Amino acid sequence: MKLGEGVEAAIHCAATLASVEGNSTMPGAALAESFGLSPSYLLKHLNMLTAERILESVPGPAGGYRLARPAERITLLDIVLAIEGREPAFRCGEIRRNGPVKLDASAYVKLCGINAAMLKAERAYRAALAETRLSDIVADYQAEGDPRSIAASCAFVARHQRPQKSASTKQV
Amino acid sequence: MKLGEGVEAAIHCAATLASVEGNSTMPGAALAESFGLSPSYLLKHLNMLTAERILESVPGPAGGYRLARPAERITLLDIVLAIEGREPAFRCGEIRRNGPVKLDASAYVKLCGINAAMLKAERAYRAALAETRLSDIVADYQAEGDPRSIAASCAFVARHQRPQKSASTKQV
DNA sequence: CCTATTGCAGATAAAAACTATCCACGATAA
DNA sequence: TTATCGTGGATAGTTTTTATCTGCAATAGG
Repeated sequence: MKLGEGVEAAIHCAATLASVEGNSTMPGAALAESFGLSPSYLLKHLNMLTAERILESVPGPAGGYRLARPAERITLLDIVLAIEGREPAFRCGEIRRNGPVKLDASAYVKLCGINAAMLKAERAYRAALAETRLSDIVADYQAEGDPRSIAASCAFVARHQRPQKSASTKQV
Repeated sequence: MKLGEGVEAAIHCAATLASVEGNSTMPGAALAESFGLSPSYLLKHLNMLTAERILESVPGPAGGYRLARPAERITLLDIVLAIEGREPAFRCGEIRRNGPVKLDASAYVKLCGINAAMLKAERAYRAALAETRLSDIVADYQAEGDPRSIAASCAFVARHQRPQKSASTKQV
């Protein structure tokens, strides 16, 4: 069981974007620089977040990314599912049917008990992720992070965020 | 986030071994046949279970595998950790330190909040897995499984299990 | 003692997933 | 018009997973 590195990048970027003011944006290149990540590859992950309506993107100069909704309404589960996909970690291959004794499909109408137990555990995992909002992450960092780190982050955001003309309201 | 197929195989095999009588064993080849799996590859997984003291192996003819302790004291977490390893799914790369602004290591003594939240979720996952014992899986199957399937399983176990001479008590 | 069966370790390799880079394209602010 | 930015596709290197095979050690039964 393993999560891709993109999850870490995506959460950090989303947390950074939570600090940009109003409807301002921040370029993907700045986010990559902020965490020492490969810009080309990070864009792929930011794209997934955009596709899942977690981020919004603005093209052109002065463009970039911003949160598609307030950080209070974005959970870690939203981000993890956007990056890793919605499939459960345990995918039952129904190997109970593959044995030498072939039974009718009607013998397997009930969900495999092993699958049920694994899915139950994953529901607990996702529930815990859904309990943590992006705003919690940011608030915790602002409250307990090292002052030097916070100052550096604020300076970085102030330097790279770009105000937008159009309204921040999103039409779908 | 993805679990290897070996987890499914390992749990099914462990559940099957829970049905062998006393200190009898069942060969790995029989277990592979029972679920239509590649024998060579399944042995790798059974070996991991043996290394983690979940199974015991007996060499020689009439040898094979058996549970190292009662099914009541084997949880799904034991098996998942044996196959997938003990590392958490989310591995913090500390990318917060990789930005253009280099700070002293003392600025990062506190655990990254994102890491903390992800680890908390994984604890919930593992707690749910630890709640399910192998005996629960077997009991549920015996109670609610299809009668034809249960009969086939029992016949298969009866055909392939092999009684042992030595005592089942294990000395470490 | 001999043989057949079984688990074990290592080498090997095919397949899939993950990570990473590059380029052509459309959008747009200045 | 130009420079900046996001988008999508193509490509490729690396790692992980899955799978197979071979030789070796252990041992039950004759």
